Amino acid sequence: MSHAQRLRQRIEDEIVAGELALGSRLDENQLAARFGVSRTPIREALLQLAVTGLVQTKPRRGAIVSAPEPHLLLAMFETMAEIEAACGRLAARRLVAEDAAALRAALEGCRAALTTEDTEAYYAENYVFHTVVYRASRNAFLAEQALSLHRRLAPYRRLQLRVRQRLPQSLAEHERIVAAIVAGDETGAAEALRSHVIVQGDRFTDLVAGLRSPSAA
Amino acid sequence: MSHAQRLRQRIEDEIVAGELALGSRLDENQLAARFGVSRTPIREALLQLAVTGLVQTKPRRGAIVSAPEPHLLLAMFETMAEIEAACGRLAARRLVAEDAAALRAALEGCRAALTTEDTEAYYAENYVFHTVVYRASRNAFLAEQALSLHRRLAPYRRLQLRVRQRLPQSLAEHERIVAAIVAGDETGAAEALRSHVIVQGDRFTDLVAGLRSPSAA
DNA sequence: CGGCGCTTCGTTGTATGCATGGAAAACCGG
DNA sequence: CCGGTTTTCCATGCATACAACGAAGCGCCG
Repeated sequence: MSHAQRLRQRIEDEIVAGELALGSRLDENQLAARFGVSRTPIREALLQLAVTGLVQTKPRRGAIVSAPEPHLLLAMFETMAEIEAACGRLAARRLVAEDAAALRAALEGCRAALTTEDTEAYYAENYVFHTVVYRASRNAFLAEQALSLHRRLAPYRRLQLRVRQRLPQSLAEHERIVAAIVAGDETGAAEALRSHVIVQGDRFTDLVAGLRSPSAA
Repeated sequence: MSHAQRLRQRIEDEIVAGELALGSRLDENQLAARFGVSRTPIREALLQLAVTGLVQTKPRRGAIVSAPEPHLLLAMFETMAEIEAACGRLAARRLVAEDAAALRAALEGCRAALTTEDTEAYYAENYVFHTVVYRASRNAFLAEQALSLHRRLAPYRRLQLRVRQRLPQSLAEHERIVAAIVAGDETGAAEALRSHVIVQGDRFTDLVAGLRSPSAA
């Protein structure tokens, strides 16, 4: 793989993991020095990330880590809800034994993480669970879209999962989701996933409401 | 706007319009000569298009116009159906007078184009109609996603709309869609849009079935 | 003393040069 | 004559050089 591709993944990971703060500037020279390459692959990586929306570039004014306006964030969560609902509907229609087993395993993983009271662990298992749902849709393109958006929302979800008592509620919702998919209930699965994500979005709004507006606003 | 951004749009337009054949090679030097710039902005444009999926790049082997495998194309149409369904559902829930008027106007545009038997005109009006539905979702992010995917599928839809008797059927479906949205029938709107797009996908499969496999296959 | 324009500096955007890796053609052995 | 190997060539990927635009600091004028 080329340097540019590696850098793209690396920078994306740092943004998703929250190591690069939202709104912070991404100086080409600085990054080039840090990674020991010239500006060219850095530029290419940043341009690619700009297409995905993770970073924002203004002409002649460089790139920053995207910090979307709250109303756009809410729109993103709503879109995530609809996409996950679509995954759930298709999964319920097409479920094969292999995916059913994967779903149950992912659910067990979440349950285990919950009992240890380890938020980070639950966060990881939650990611796995949703990934399994995406794959169970048996639509590679849709799954890819879902995963991409999921990653893009990761920095915000991270904040949001810390809300008190959210974890047990999340697990209960996961259980309903799996039940509906396994039962072949398309509408039920879609609805369960939609509300699951929407709640996350709502919770998120609670959070931002208490924070000061991001730099741009 | 920078050269790279202009070129990105220009090349994207040519692909969407079908001027650049699917699977054809995009030589950096050639494009640079053609547009009178150096390779650098061409490279940046191609890299960005690669992220959107319109072109495909293999390391050290350059870029080609994407020619997805049939099964992936089907997945893309299915995803389009789900996204449009989501737009319809939200539009039905949130419809404001302004959007209702726009929907009716777009419907009339389609009807007018149909009576003239002008396929190209209907194609254009069809694009407008779907765009209006996206906007009526009142979710800027979802609308953006929908539009992006719509454009990406444009080369294939172009083939598919030529199928005999598809146009009157398409119009009838548009009418059902508008009726459901205006009536505030979320499920009905979603279902109408889903089947509308799925049919396009199915029709498309009929077409590819008769064609030889693309180069890669 | 404050506002406005100019200059300077720094950063981005583009061009060009060079190294690397793959593909095709030429060459050699069987 | 055919298959495998080698060699050569060329496009890509990265580095470096240059140009152009924006931002900030400074001085001048009102």
